[in-house]
Amino acid sequence: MIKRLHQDNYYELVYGLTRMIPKGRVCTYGAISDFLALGSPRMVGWALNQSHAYPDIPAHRVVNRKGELSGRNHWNPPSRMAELLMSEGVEIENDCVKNFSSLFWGPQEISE
DNA sequence: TGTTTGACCACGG
DNA sequence: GCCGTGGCCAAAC
Repeated sequence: MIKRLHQDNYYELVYGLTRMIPKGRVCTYGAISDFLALGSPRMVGWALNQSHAYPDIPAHRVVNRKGELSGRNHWNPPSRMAELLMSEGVEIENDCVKNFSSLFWGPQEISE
């Protein structure tokens, strides 16, 4: 049910979708770009790179398709990303989301 | 203005 | 399963 977020901006879609990721779940760049049908997963990375300007974007819940915290290097202290995830109950091991397949949250779940 | 570079992914070998 | 390749599209240079 993606309600009209400002669809003028590509970023708003990514941000809006990212905000919908439930606590304790994770999503992937590919899933986001695929659901939005907006080009490439790399753009999601670019969009999230700007997400520092938006305080309420849980960008830590977005990982690559392997469940690896690929973007942690862009976090304030890089360890912050894992800490946020762990504080939500997501287990992190070796910079990877443990039990990633089960914790994965696909955008399809909101399109019902 | 053309080239390079990304918080990536799918595919073929 | 790992590795190299190509594609993707917007910013930065």
